[in-house]
Amino acid sequence: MKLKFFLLDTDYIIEKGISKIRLWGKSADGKNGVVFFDSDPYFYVLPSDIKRAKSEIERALEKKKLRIKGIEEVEKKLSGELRGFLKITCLLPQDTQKVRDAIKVLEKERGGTGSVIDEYEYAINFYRRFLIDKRIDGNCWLEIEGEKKDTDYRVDFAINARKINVLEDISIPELKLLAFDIETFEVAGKKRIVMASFYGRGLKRVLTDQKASYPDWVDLVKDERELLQGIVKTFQGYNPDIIVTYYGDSFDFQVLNERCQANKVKLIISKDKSETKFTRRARISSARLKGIVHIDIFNFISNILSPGLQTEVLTLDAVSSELLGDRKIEVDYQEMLEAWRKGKNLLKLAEYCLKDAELTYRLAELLLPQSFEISKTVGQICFDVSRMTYGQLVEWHLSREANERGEIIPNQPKYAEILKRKKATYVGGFVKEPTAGIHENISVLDFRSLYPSLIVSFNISPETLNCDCCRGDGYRVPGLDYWFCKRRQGFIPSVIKGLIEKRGEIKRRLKELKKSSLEYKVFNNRQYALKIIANATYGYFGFAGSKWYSKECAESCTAFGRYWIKKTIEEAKNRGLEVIYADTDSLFLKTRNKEIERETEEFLDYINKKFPGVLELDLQGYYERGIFIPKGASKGTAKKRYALVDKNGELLIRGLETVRRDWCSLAKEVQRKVLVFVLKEKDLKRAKDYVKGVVEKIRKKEVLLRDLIIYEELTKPIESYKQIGPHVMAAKKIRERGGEVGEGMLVMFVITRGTGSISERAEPVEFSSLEEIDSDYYIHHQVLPAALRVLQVLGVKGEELAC
DNA sequence: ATGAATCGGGG
DNA sequence: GTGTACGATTCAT
Repeated sequence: MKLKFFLLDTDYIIEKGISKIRLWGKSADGKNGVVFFDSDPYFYVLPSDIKRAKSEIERALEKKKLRIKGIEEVEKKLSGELRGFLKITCLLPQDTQKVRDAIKVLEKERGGTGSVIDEYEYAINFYRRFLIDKRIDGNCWLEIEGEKKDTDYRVDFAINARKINVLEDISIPELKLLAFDIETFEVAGKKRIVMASFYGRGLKRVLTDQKASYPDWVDLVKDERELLQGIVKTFQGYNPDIIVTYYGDSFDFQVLNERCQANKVKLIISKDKSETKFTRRARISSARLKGIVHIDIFNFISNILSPGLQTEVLTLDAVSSELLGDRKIEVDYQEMLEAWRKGKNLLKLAEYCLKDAELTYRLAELLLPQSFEISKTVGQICFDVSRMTYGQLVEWHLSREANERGEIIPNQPKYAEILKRKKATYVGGFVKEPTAGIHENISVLDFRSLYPSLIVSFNISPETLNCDCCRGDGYRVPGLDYWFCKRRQGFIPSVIKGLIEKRGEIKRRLKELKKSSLEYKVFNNRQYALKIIANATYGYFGFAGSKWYSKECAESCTAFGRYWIKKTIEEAKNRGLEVIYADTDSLFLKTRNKEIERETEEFLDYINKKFPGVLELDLQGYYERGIFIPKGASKGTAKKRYALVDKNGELLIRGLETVRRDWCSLAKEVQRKVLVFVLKEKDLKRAKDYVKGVVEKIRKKEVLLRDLIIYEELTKPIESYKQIGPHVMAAKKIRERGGEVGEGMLVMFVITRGTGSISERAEPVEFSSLEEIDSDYYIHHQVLPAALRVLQVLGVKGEELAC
């Protein structure tokens, strides 16, 4: 039989000693299914003497009693050079590492005969390698040929495939999304789930076991065990294709799993009826449900979107407010706890819980299409892609491109090598520190994809670096003793050129499409995916864990970049424009007269004619006023700090917001208001008076204790702290007074008067009062630093505000 | 200054 | 072992 099949998820199993890839997805008529495909794991060996290597490998494997499927001679490119390799085909995915271990001892450095030089691609995950080999574009339509198979899975069909083809169809079928969220409280020192919410098309439900009168979208159950059973049943009953959470990898599913174990409830949601798996990837484990894609949208936001967001904290509230223009329901954490304990106001808690699921759902609706297009560019499934960092996206994209070009994928560096690389530094982009203070009539310009353009224009790639053929006439790197080949295109430039060309083609098509059409949205997401991968590739040259690491390439990129931005600054100055601030690929300009728009446009016309082909300066926007804070202005980081306000009065704040939770809310409020007074109302005096007023109020204790609370989490057991910070000290005090403290607890504390370090004076908020608080601490360590971060550049001194 | 320790997102 | 992060910030020496 033949079937059109949309791929959602991939994994593998071993059945009767045979490795099988499992493809989970949907048929064109909306049925859920699974496809099995036999596949063999393999890797490559680079021999010095191919015949001798082959016989020595066979002997070595025999000695270790390791069985393999076969050895064959193949030709592959290593750094652009065609070489003879041995392809070792194994029986099971876990064998590749074992077989490789038995072979590596033949290398000379490891005391062998030297018939083997190195091994490659032995650590590539089995199903990901399958996707690369089959040229499958992550989430895409496939044509499956095969016959029916019997399984006990919760699916509509199962197929044993003989043939799999990728189809050219950009559509995405209707997918059932279900957002999920839980609320937990510590009851008698133990964390338990008190509420759960689901949000999907046709399903808006909250489950809880605390009695109250609820509307009909709340299901009341008997106890936590029934609540957990209800959660599992709801998942199974709704049968979603995709489950979305916000931070579910590290919180919701972790807690759900713990509570299910404690209550002896089986957490079986997946389609093969296996329990929810937590696969550790680096620090966090991801919660994986076989056959159902769990997307923790926080990962995608944190890894991919965060640099482009205004907010510096990635709370669901801040992210939703920026991306959706909607916010969480405002509930004070302590109020919520009270509500639960007393069984009062529970409707608000239920609404809060459902709203979280709704926001998560809407974020997913907005962001999943982007993640799907990244999947197609990178060639991996969205479960993985949605959790990848930029470096990993680039790596998988390059791996797939290398495979297509018959290039061997280089090995990951060893740990010692990574440490060495981390020590190696090179000069970064050019930064012209901002002229401190307020500026008016500003235009912001940036180079369109600066580094990708430079990589293609100057053929920057590890194997084109200092080539023999262009000694003396290659592309010279300004200020460095390097050159790049002019005769044959390098691997990285050829990959990036492909991305740029594809993006150009899509952008042309976009012009012919209606903005509201589905096609427009799909293509727009795709051009965005191509752009972010192209832009991130430069960083991958200099990333310590990179498979295509080249410090020389990375520093050549920045050297070319510095050369061109400096030249641009010169030209701007020559034309009477003032450069307030420049960083790597962006410039902030102003003029003496008010005609910034006309002058900027003329400048752009002029300068773009002077640049070599692909390099182009773009207008990012015009702003009425802006405040710039140079690096040394106040103690703090090297981060860029500025705030701009446009004609419509919209504030754009970068690097300034002290919205982190280790600042009390009063300090956050003060900084925001100061910015508004200074930038929007142009009233420095009012800003100063306002801060003075707040300082006075703190002295007179006319503020609310809740605005002084600092929140910090105990991220590990309290005994294991070497450095006793304020939150650790406060937690210890809670325990001394008979309270329960544990890992993962959010400690709420204030700083009180007295002697000793700040840590020693940290008091849990429940044991403290406004009377005891240390006004000086709140004035000098919270409110003034937050205000001065802005006001200092306007010549305001701390003493002026608090005398 | 430099290096070690800690935190984030969730509740 | 189906990838043990990473970058910013603060504390301790």
